[in-house]
Amino acid sequence: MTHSTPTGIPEATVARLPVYLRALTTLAEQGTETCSSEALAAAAGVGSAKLRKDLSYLGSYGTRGVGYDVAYLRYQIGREIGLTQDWPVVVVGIGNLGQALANYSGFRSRGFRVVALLDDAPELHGRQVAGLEVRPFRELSSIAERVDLAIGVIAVPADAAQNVADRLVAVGVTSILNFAPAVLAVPDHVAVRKVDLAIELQILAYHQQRRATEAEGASA
Amino acid sequence: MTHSTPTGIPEATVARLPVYLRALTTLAEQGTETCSSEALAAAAGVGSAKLRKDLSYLGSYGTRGVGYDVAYLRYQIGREIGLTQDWPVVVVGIGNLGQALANYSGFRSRGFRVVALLDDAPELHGRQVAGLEVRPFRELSSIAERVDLAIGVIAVPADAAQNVADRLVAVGVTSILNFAPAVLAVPDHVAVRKVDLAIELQILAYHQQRRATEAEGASA
DNA sequence: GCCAGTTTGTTCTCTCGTTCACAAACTCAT
DNA sequence: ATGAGTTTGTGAACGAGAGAACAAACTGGC
Ligand SMILES: NC(=O)c1ccc[n+]([C@@H]2O[C@H](COP(=O)([O-])OP(=O)(O)OC[C@H]3O[C@@H](n4cnc5c(N)ncnc54)[C@H](O)[C@@H]3O)[C@@H](O)[C@H]2O)c1
Ligand SMILES: NC(=O)c1ccc[n+]([C@@H]2O[C@H](COP(=O)([O-])OP(=O)(O)OC[C@H]3O[C@@H](n4cnc5c(N)ncnc54)[C@H](O)[C@@H]3O)[C@@H](O)[C@H]2O)c1
Repeated sequence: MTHSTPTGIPEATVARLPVYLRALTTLAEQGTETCSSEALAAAAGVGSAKLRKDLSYLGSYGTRGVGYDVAYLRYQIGREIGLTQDWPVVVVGIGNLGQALANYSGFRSRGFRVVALLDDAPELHGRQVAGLEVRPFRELSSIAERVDLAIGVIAVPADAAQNVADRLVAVGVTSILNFAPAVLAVPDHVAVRKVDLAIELQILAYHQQRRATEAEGASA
Repeated sequence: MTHSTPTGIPEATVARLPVYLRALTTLAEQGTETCSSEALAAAAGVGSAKLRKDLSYLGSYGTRGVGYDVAYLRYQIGREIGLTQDWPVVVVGIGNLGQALANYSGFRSRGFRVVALLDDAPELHGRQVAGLEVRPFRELSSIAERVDLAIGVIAVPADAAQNVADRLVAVGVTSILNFAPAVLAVPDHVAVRKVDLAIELQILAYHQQRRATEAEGASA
């Protein structure tokens, strides 16, 4: 110990690293070999000062007077996030959303491998979705014995979400991505992130309304 | 002026109001008429102090020694967010994700009305999805003349996203929800929120990896 | 080798958000 | 009515994140 903290990247920075990664990939595809913090920041939609500070948490991977080597920086960020290994993902709830997710090509291209599609409804069992067979939810535990499930994606109705989460936690899943509009209670060692369409829309509606009443007040 | 700022709710608070709203709805469905900040905070998954401070930006809608009237508070938050009116929504890109979104019941139940489904692909035109006919993207402007489009949802591939955004802005849309993994450039008066599955997964992967290396370091 | 120009990494300051703690305000029993 | 018990609303301390600014470090020309 008493060594510089090897871990300890601020949460806000962690949330931006994937954005930088994507910007770097785009630049690499365009044949760019080197880029300045200014250029990368523009591609990622952030300020250059913020970008440099974010990258400084990972180490000193740039060269003063030159900029960053695109391929090298991309590798370093990928390594920090954990994209050198691939993460087995299980999707629970193969309805409208679950099927769209299963068909999403962005999973595999970014180091995530969908290993199982689970659902309660018997009429879905055995059906092929995106090259995988939909299996009964109760097979979760036997699947968990064979593969070391890293991430569980919940795409079931809100009232079933907590139950599914409990079962995922019980078989050792420690990262959950929840699409159901429900607050999940999980043990401390389990990470949950939620994607909530309704919330995003309501935030937009708030600003929309605020702009409207503001304009009205200005004209009145 | 020199009156208490009528607008000016912190962004972080705005993002939580929909969560409180949903918790209140759940409580109301269970027949609860009144609740304390402690109880509501638990249902919303936040601390009670944070909840009270958030609500204090809206006004004093609680009663000391008693708590909050569920129906009344729900109305007040809904009014603040703008749920008393309904917002016309257009979805662009009716592929895997777009179809799932079109079928999402949470839209209408929360004051959002999908008025048009647009796509470029001729083979989709005229097809019925969730009771609406898919129309060519070029009809956007004529639709915008008939209805006052409030929110545009982008569910097209990443390389088409900026173009779609530009067209939406051109017809007067000032709120955009973007599902494509791309950074959108829009004028200042346009609000953009993004939902990015890949980013969420990568954030989870980071924490997963950190836990793994941490445990390894502890045992070594 | 040295100087001008460029770009990073970091420090400092400021703003925003969270948490604590408590007085003010209410209810209810006596 | 009064006092004991609750619960809200908010001021103040605290922490995290954003942005400006600059010294250190590199490149390339001469
Ligand atoms: N459709 C969307 O665009 C969208 C958008 C945002 C959020 N959501 C949310 O995502 C969730 C799923 O939405 P959807 O439109 O796909 O709904 P859906 O009804 O089409 O699909 C839900 C699926 O979950 C399965 N299921 C139900 N209970 C289960 C259980 N206990 N175990 C395993 N499987 C179970 C059902 O059989 C069904 O196939 C909902 O919570 C919804 O609110 C959907
Ligand atoms: N499928 C998912 O679960 C998922 C999850 C997260 C993000 N996304 C993102 O959402 C977007 C859509 O994903 P998808 O799986 O539905 O893809 P998809 O290919 O199934 O659908 C895209 C649709 O957009 C239409 N389109 C293309 N260019 C257009 C244009 N210029 N104007 C109008 N329509 C156009 C296509 O005709 C197609 O129907 C992608 O950017 C994807 O990365 C998808």
